[in-house]
Amino acid sequence: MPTIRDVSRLANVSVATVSRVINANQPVSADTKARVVAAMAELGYQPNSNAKALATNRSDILGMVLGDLGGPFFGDLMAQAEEETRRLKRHLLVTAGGHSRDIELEAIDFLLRRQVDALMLHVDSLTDADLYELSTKTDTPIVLINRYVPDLHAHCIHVNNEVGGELITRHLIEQGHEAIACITGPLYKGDSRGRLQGYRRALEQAGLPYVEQRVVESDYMEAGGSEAIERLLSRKTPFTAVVCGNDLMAFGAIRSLRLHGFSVPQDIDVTGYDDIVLSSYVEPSLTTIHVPIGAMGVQAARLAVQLATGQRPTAQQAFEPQLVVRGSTRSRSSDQSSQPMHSKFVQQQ
Amino acid sequence: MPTIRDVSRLANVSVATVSRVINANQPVSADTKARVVAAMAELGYQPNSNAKALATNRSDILGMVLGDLGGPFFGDLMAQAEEETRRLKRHLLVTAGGHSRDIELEAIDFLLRRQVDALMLHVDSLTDADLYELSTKTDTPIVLINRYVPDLHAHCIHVNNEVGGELITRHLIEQGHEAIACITGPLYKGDSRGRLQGYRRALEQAGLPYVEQRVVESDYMEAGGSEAIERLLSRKTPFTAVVCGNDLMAFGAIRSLRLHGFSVPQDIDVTGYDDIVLSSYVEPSLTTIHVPIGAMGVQAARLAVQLATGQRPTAQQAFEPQLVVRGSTRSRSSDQSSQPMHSKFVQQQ
DNA sequence: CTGAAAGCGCTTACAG
DNA sequence: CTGAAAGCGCTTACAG
Repeated sequence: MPTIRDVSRLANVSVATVSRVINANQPVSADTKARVVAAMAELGYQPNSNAKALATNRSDILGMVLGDLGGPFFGDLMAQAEEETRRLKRHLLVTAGGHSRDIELEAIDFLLRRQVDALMLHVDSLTDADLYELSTKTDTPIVLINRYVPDLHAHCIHVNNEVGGELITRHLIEQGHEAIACITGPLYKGDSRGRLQGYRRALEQAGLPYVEQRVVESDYMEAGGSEAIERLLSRKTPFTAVVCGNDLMAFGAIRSLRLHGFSVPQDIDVTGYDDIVLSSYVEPSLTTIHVPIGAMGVQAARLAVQLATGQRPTAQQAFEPQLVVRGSTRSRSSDQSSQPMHSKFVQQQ
Repeated sequence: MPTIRDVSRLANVSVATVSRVINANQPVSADTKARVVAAMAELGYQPNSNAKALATNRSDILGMVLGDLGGPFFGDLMAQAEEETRRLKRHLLVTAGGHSRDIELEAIDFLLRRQVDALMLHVDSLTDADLYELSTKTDTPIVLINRYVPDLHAHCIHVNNEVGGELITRHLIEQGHEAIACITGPLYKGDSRGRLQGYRRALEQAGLPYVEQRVVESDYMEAGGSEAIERLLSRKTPFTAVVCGNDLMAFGAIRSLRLHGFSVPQDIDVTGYDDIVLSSYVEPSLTTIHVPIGAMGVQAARLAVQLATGQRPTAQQAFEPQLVVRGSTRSRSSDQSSQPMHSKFVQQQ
C-alpha cells in the first residue's frame, strides 16, 4: 500500500502539499496539483483513514447500533439512514446489539473506540438510565431512534405511541366494538406502556370501561401472541376484537384464534402495530399502525451530523403514527358484534 | 477522552506496560497489572482503535458491501454474518452498494482505506472483470458472497444456480406441464444465466422442446414480472406454467396473470426463486428455490478470517439450492393442464 | 518484568 | 503557494 510519502517523493513535493491536494482545503498551484494528482493515480494511492482519523480526531463515520439486524424494521431504517449519511458525505458503521444489554454496550464501546462522529441507537435492552449515563460519559453525540427518553429529549427521534394506540383502538370502537382485548409488549418498555395508555384513553373517550381481564402482557413475538390468546380465552371474559402491541403478535393471535374456531375478521377483529412489510401480504391483511421508520432513519442521520458539527439541529424529531386499515378489521353493527363470540365461547367449554 | 498516556501516569508505569496489559500478549507482574487495571477503570479508558490499527496495520474489522440494504436477503445474511464475525472476535462494517457500479466501487474504497482485514462482497453491479482486477490491486483478502467468479474460485461462497433452475423446472414437469414459460433476470448476470441454463436442461432431460417464444428477460423486480407476463401473453404461444427468476418477479407475474383472468395455480402454475420471507405468507404461497443465504453469510465470515490470518481455508464454499413446494403449483393430469389456458387465450382476443 | 524510543500515515500550525 | 516538524495514540523491537 503506497503512503502519502510515496506520493510526495514521486511528485517531488512535501507530504504537506499532498495532504493539501487530497483535502482541497488550502491553495495549491495548478501544476503542483497536477503532478500530485498524477502521482496518486500512478501509485493507486488511497489515504489511510485510520491515520487521518487519528490526526484529526474525527472519522466521518456515523455509528449505528440496531437491536436486531434481522428485525422487520431493519432494512428500511438502515437503507434510508445509509442513503442520507452518504448524502451528508459520511459513512455508516452498523453493528448489531443482539437484543442483549451486554452486547449493546459492547457495540457502543466498539463504535466509541472507533471515534465515530456520532452514535445512532435503535436499542431495546438498554434502560433509559443506561442511555442517560452513557450520554454523560462521552462527548460523542448520541441520537436515539424510535425511542423517547425525557432526559435526552433533544437527542430523540420518536413517534407518539400513545396516539398510535389510541388511533387503532378508536378505529375498532368505530367499527362497533365494545369488548376489546389488548395484548401488550413487555411493560418495562416505554413504547409498550405508551400504546397501552393510548388504548385506555380511547376506551375512556368512548365511555367504555377498562377491564383488566381483557389485558395481557406479552413479548412482541409471534408465539407470544398465540399464547396470549390462550390466556385471554381461558379468562372467560368475552371480547370481539384484539389490539396487539405489534404485528408479529397479531399474526400469532390470529393463528391461535383460528385454532379455536374463530374467523378473523368475521368473528373477531385483530389489529397490529408497526406495519411491517408482511402485514400487507398476509391473509387477511392486517389493520395496523404505520411507523415511519425510514423517514426517522433519515432524520436521525441529519440530527447526528448536526450535533457532531455543532450546527443548530433542524432535523424533524417527532413523528406521527398513521392508521392503516386493511382486512383484519371490518365494520359491523353493535348487535352482531358480540353474538358469534359468545356462542363460540359457550360451545368451547 | 483519556489516552494510554494518562493511564500510564496514573498507574506510574510506562505506556508500553499499559499496552501490555491491554493486549495481554506479554508478561506483566501481578501488582503492576492491578495498578494499571485500576487506573483504566478510574479514567474510564477506552483504547483508540484508529491508533491501534495504524500501529498494527490491522483493524479486526471485516468489511461487507451489500447491493441493497433493503433487499430481501439482507437481514438474514447480515444477521448471521455479524454473529459469526463476533464469534471470531472481529467486527463487521457494512456498507450499501446501492446497486450502482460507482457506489459499489466507492464503498469498497472506503473499506480499503479503513484497513479492513478482509472484504466480503455481495454485489451485483460489478462485473467479474471488475472483481478480478480488484483482487489484483489489493492484498486485502476478498470473499464473494452468493456469486461464482471462475478466476476467483477460492474466494467464492456460492450456490449452484443451474441445479436450482433445473430442480424447479423439473418439479413443474413432474406436475404434468409441458408448456413452461420462463421469465429470467438480466442475462448479463451469471445467476440469471445459470437458472435459465437449468431450465433448459430440465426440458431437455424430459424430452421437451426449448421454445424461444416462451422465454423473456426481465429485471428481478416485481413490476418487471408483471410486464414480462404481458409480453408472454402477447406472443400468443400458450403456456401452463411460468418459471420466474426470483420471487419478486413471481409476485408480479401472479398479479398480472390474475388481471388477465387466470387463477394461480388453477389455470397456471408459477414458481419463484430465493425463498424470501414473504413467499411463505402470500396467497397462494410460492413454490420456490431456497437459497441458504444465512449459512452462506456465516461461511463468508469464516473464510474471510481464514484468508486474512493465513489459515488454511476450511469454510464451506459450495451450497446446494433446495426445492420448496408450496401453493402456487399443483399436481394435474396432462390433459387438464392446457385446456383452460387455451380457452382463456382465445377468449381474450 | 519494565522502560525509552522509533514508527505507523496522516494533518496542521508555523515559517518563509 | 510550499516545506519542515510536531503531534495524534497506539505497538513493538531493543535494552536492561
